[in-house]
Formats: sequence, structure tokens, C-alpha cells
Amino acid sequence: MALDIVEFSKQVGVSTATVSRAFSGRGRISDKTRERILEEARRVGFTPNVHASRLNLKRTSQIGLFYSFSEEPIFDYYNMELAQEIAKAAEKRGQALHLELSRSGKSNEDRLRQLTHGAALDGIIVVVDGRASGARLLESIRGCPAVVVTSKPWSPVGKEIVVELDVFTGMAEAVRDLASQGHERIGFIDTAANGGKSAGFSRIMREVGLRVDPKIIIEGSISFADGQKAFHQLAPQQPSAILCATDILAMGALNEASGMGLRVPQDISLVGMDDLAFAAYTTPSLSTVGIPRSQIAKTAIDSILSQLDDEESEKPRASARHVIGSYYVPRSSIGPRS
Amino acid sequence: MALDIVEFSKQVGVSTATVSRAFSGRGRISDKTRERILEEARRVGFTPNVHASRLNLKRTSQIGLFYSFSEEPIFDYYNMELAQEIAKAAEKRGQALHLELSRSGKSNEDRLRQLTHGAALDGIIVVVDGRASGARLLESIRGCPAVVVTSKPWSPVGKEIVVELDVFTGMAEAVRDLASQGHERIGFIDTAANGGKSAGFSRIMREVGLRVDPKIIIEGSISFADGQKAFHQLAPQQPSAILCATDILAMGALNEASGMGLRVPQDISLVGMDDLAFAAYTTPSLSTVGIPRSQIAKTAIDSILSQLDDEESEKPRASARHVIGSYYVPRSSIGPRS
DNA sequence: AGAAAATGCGTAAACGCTTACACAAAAATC
DNA sequence: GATTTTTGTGTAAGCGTTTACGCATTTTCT
Repeated sequence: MALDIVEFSKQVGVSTATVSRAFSGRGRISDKTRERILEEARRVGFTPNVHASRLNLKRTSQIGLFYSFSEEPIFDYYNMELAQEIAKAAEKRGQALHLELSRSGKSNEDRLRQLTHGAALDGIIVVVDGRASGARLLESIRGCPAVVVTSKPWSPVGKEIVVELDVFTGMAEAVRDLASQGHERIGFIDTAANGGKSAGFSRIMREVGLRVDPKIIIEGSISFADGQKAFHQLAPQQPSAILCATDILAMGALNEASGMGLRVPQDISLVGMDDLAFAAYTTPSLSTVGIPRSQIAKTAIDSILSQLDDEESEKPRASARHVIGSYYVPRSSIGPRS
Repeated sequence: MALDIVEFSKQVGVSTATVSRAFSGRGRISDKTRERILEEARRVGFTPNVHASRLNLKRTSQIGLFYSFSEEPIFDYYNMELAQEIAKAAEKRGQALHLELSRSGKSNEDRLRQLTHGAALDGIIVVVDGRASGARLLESIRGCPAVVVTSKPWSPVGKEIVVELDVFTGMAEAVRDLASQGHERIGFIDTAANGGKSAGFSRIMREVGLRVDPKIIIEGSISFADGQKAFHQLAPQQPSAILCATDILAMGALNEASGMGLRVPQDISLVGMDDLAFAAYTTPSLSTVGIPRSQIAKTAIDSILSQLDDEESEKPRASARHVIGSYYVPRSSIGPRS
């Protein structure tokens, strides 16, 4: 605190410029001087003030992560696992993660504006669950490199990069696997989040050549308890397999199956989605649709950094769209039709 | 970018001081002027640069969160849930979370020094799993307000505040509950993390008046698979109940029980620890030891903020220790001894 | 050996805000 | 109504770095 660069440089007997060069690695400086300075800094405990530095450089090495949801803030396991991957990817590229949990109301946008316009962030990753909330948020960003992570189709609002997850590639694999094991009557427990996935499910069923029975499609659930309830409703309709739009719903279903005295997978097959770490830990372990989280994370971070580079070399910015597929993870919650 | 405070203040027809006052809320300014300035700022899109501001204020409104582990970096569900609570608590107090995943080697300490000495952080929360790694890390912090979060006894290295979780209060409740349901022969699957909990387990057993049989205590496991393996080893010794040092281990045990044809809780009772969100979602749902995560988080954040206040009012800093107890969460994985 | 190029370092002007201090105008006091 | 107090605003000196530019000194080239 007491020790600033001018004090310190005097102690070492060089100019502030030289000290700055020693720390930044930029500019011309002899190896000998650099080492002497760094050594001395360690000895007396001098560390350059990051704010002064950032004020000059206009770089912060911080990337923001925003979760923007139309409904109440959801920071669930799914998002936590994603956040973790993003943090890892950021770190690998020398960036720190600035995690911002979405707050209620429109203060969200104000906050985002403050951070991006105020130059606190080098870039921003926004995870959205739907058009409405996301688009509004994006507008408050303007010049700052941004990427939108979504699992719904998203066409750019501005110059943002979009990283889009296609949950249906993995779902299709799952349905095909079920079909190959003799299942024809496949039910679906949909999620309320993100606009639901049942339209995609129906499309896939048709593509695979299976009949879609709306009676065994349940719309809009969220929680473990919803999964239980939905399964309870569905079971009397005698599907031989049920797909669930999230792993949590599948766990609820699994639980209710056991409560109703049905064995999984002997009596009924169950598939989740998201491949949360816990999906492998249920009994029986849950077949699910895996999400290449680390790839999503890496793509997002890399996109920001390359936008930053382009900015530096004055290249024009353009929006781009990366679509990343999901994949099927077979485990023991499915089996041949009984 | 193009618009700085002096440009902007000219446009509005006031001085930079007045603009600064309008944004910061500090200093004397008439309501009318403030509103006019804020309104105009919104119109033309002016946001104060945070770095310039922080350079002056020496406050960043950012709190760092470090995980320091002696072994390989573990950022598991347990830590994720804790991190989430800390992020929430920080946000509630107007602080942003700077999440730093621990990296390999000693670059960790360098990084920490850089952030704290470089004034990038208002305070730092270090989650440690043992004395050795933590103490070394703490030494690199010096003046910056720090709190250590731990589940092992920790005596201060410097002026840090320690928030200590006592996992044994909840464990004792669990053992007492088991005892009251007729269980006497209680096994224990210990964790390898954090130095283990079996000593505490034995103490509790003795306090409750139950015999400790070392043959049904298994030391040092980590993963789901370890839980399975440990249960497999333990079952032939016929304990009527098993405590597991983490929920993950308990899930492994639950799974293996089912694999061996044992019913939980009819044939054997099972208790986990940590109360991860998922513990409620197993079949049967897992009795466990709950951790007041939000209280830990709040205590940690509040400690930092109060250290900051004390610093401002020149009060002397002193170390302090908050011990927070855990509690028993009974669910359906336990029942009377058969 | 002399000219040209490269290297190492210092000086000083930014970077964009905050705030102590000064001062005029308005409000409160007697 | 004169004096004191309070309020609102401006001036300008920081905050602690970075880096363009300039000048020696050293190295390279012919």
C-alpha cells in the first residue's frame, strides 16, 4: 500500500518505466535489469496496483458470466456445472471469472451496463433461457465483446457471438436406442424451463417412425416432485419407456416408479437429460443426454478473446453462431421392452 | 469509451466534481442537479470508468473466493453449493464474487499475492481442507481482510477471521437418532478429504454409549465407486446402520446395497453427510447431516465487510473464530433396527 | 573503421475519476 | 438586518500505472 512504483523504482535505482517494463513483459528491457527488479520486488513486497494498470491498458482480464432468466433466478446444478466449466476455460486462458447471479427486476440490465460500459469487463457471457429476457439484456451491452449461450435457436441482436446447444441430437440417439430395443410407446415429461422440448421430441419420434401419443406427453414441470407427479400420471397409460427433459425430472420419475412398485428398467425404461454428475449416482444409474459443457465453455471464452484481438487489430466485428450437439449416454435405467 | 467525465460534464454544463457526486451519492449535491445529470447520462450513454474510480477509492467491491486444497483441485458439488451461497451473500451486500479455481503448484500463492497486494480485491475468502496448504496461502495475504472457511479446527496464522464448521454436532444427532431406533452396531465409511472424520465418529459413539468396532470403520474414500466398494466390504460384518462421511459415499453405498439385494432402510439404515441438494432425490431419500451453508457464507462476507469498516475507522484488527454447527436431516434411508 | 541499426533506459504526458479546499448563494439565527 | 450556518458548485491536485518519444550506448554491417 505504502509502496508505489515511484518509491520502489527509486529504491532499485531505475525509472518507473523500467519497473513497469519488468512487470509487464512489454517494451525493451535487458534480462539482467528485469531480474534484478523482480527479485527486489519480491524482497520488499512490491506489487503493481492493478487499477492504475487497468486504467491505462483498458484491459481487465476479467470475463463476466451472467445468467438471465425470464422467471425467477435459477442457479441450479445444470448452471453450476456449466459455470464451473466456464471458470476452468477462462482460467486456462488467463482470465478471471466475474460471476454475477441474476438479481430480480431490471436492475440486471443496469448492472450489466455499468460493468460493460464502465470497462470493468473484457467480455461477457450471457446464459439465457429465452428470447425476451436475453434480447433486452443484450441491448445494454453495446461495444463489449459478448457471447450468448443458449439451448434455443437464437438469432443475433447485435454483434454477439452465439453458442447454441442442440439438445435434440442426443435426444434422437436416445430415442433410436429405445426403438432398437423394441420400445414404441415412449412417453415424455417436459420441462417448463426454456420453452420446453416436446416439439422436438415429437419431431424425433416421427423421424424415427414412432407414433406420437399426446396422452403420454406431459408439459411443463421443473422439480423432483414434478417428476414424481408426472410419472404417477403417466404410468397408467402404460408407456414402456419415458424420456424426461431434465435429469432432475428423471430422478423424480425414478423415485415414483419405485414407490409404485415398478422396477426400472425391467418394467419401464427411463432416460434423463443433461448428464449432471449425479445422474451416474442414482440406482439404477440414469441414461441421459450428455452436454459437451467444456466445449461450450471453451468456445465461449475463445470467442470473447478473439473478438478482443480483432478489436485490437481493428478488424470489423461480425456476429457468428456455433451450434454444439449433445450426445447419448446409455446407462442402466434403460433396457429392452418387457 | 469516447465519452469521459470531462467531456460529459461539459455537455451537461457542470463540473466533473458535480458529475462524480451525482454518481457516487457522496458529497453535497442538490436533488435537481443529480437527477438532471443522471437523466442526461442515460440519454447519451455515459457510465463512469470503474478503474479510474477504484484507483481513487481503493475499494473494488470485489471479494475473492479461493479454494485451497493440498491434493488435486477439487471443485465438487459440495464446494459448488458453498460457492453459490457465498456468491448470493456477497451480492446481497453489494459485492461481486471473484472466483478463483485453485491451480496447480505454488503459482497459487503468487496469484493471491498479486490480487491482494495489487488491491484488486477488497477481501478474500479461502476455503481450506487442511492446515498445511492453507497456512502457506494465508501468509501471502498480509494486509487484506481475510477469512478462512474450514471444517477442521484452525488457529489463526495472522489476523484472519475463521469460520469453522463443526460437522460433529449433526453427526451426533444422527447417531442418537439411530440409537433411539435400536441400532447399536453402526459402521462408518470415512472420507479421505480433510483428514477424515472417524476420530469424531468414535468419540460420539462412546458418548452415546455405543461400542466402537474398528472392523466396521473404513478409512479414506472419496468417490461414488469408493462408497460402493466400502459398503461391499462392510456388509458381511452385519452392521445394522452405516454412517458415511459424505453424501456421495452414501449414494455409492445405497447403490451397492441394492446391488447386493439389501433393502434400505428395512435391512440396513444409511446416513450421509453434507446435505447436497441431491441427497433428497435418491431412492430412498437420504438422511444426512445438513450444513448451514448460507450462514457460513453470510458470516464470511460479513466478517470481511466489518474488517473493512474497522480499517476505515482505524480500529485495530483482531482475529476471531466463528464455530458453526451442523444439524441432522432425517429422511427415509433410516428406520428401526430390523 | 565508420555508418546504420538495434538495444536499454529515462522523462513526462496521459489514463478518467475523486475530493479537499475555496467560494458564492441561500437559509437559519438572533 | 446583520451574522452565522448550511448548501451547492467549481478548481485543481492527486490516485499509481503505461508508453511515446528521445537520447546514449552497444551491436551489426559493409
